[in-house]
Amino acid sequence: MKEASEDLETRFHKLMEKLKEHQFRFTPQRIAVLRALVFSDIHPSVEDVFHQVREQFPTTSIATVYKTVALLKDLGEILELGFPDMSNRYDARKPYPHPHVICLRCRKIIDPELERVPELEREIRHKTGFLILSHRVDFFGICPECQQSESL
Amino acid sequence: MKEASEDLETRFHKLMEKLKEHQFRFTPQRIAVLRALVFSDIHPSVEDVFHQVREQFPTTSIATVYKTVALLKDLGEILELGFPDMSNRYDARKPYPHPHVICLRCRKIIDPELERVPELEREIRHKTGFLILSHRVDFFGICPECQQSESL
DNA sequence: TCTCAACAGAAAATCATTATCATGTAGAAT
DNA sequence: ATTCTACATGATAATGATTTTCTGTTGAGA
Ligand SMILES: [Mn+2]
Ligand SMILES: [Mn+2]
Ligand SMILES: [Zn+2]
Ligand SMILES: [Zn+2]
Repeated sequence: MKEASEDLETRFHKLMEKLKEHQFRFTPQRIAVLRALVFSDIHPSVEDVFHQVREQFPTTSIATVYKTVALLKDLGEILELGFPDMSNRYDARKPYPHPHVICLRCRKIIDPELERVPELEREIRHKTGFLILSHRVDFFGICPECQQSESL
Repeated sequence: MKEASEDLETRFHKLMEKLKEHQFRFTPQRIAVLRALVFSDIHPSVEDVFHQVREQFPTTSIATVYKTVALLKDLGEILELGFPDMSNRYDARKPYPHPHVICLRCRKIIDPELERVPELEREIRHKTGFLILSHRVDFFGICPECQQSESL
């Protein structure tokens, strides 16, 4: 896992490139939002990013964070995970659909390695005739850490 | 598929039973909401149910529909499908987690027959150590009907 | 340095959902 | 059938995450 943080730098620069391509400006706040999004490993909420950015730029408005996230959504460079009972969470590292595992206790969200989703998609296509464009595969439960602390 | 509508009657009466067990009252509005929920085949929104119920009881408030849906949620007799960009949809026929296929054009939601989800869950358990309690498996795309009308 | 469209920040608007509360009524007791 | 009352309805207000609006500011090209 030595290369993980290098990958994050790469990803960050990919996003900067994308902004340049589309002639969006590089403001300090925008760059800080990108950094916070890419370098967070918790699938952060807008609020999470907001707090992170505020440490460096205390006058930042939460609207600015929302706007940058919307921008990335338009560019297809961020995956939005909406929930009925909590605020949206974001994955700017992997903007394409992929499965998630969510701890109901500590709200941690992780990316599991799963090979079976494409098969599932093929099965759906075959059985329903739908043209499938994206998906959302989430499992909810209790993470190993929370299972420990629960059994006290 | 002859028995499908009979199953719906059965399901409806199951819900009525459940209300009786828990000593909730049988009001005309509440019964109409149950009917609308069970007999709709589109995974209706609260608004959908509201309009349906209004045809029979024009003074019904949308708050009443929300409250009955909340009641069924508490009883574990309805499945809530939340979306970030549209209002919640409900399945009162199958209150347990199951996969869905959603048309992005006409917003139709169907229940596909899939066998692979339990395997997926086992894979998750094994790879992450999570205790899995529920899931959400949605595929988004274009239904066969909308594919037809799109290619004009 | 100058210019100006794009941006940041503050505040208001939106919208689905939930909460509040006065009035009405289901259903049990009389 | 009548009465009683706890629960339900319906109208309205509150909520909270997100979006929009507006005004002053600024990134970046000329
Ligand atoms: Mn992810
Ligand atoms: Mn369903
Ligand atoms: Zn946990
Ligand atoms: Zn369709």
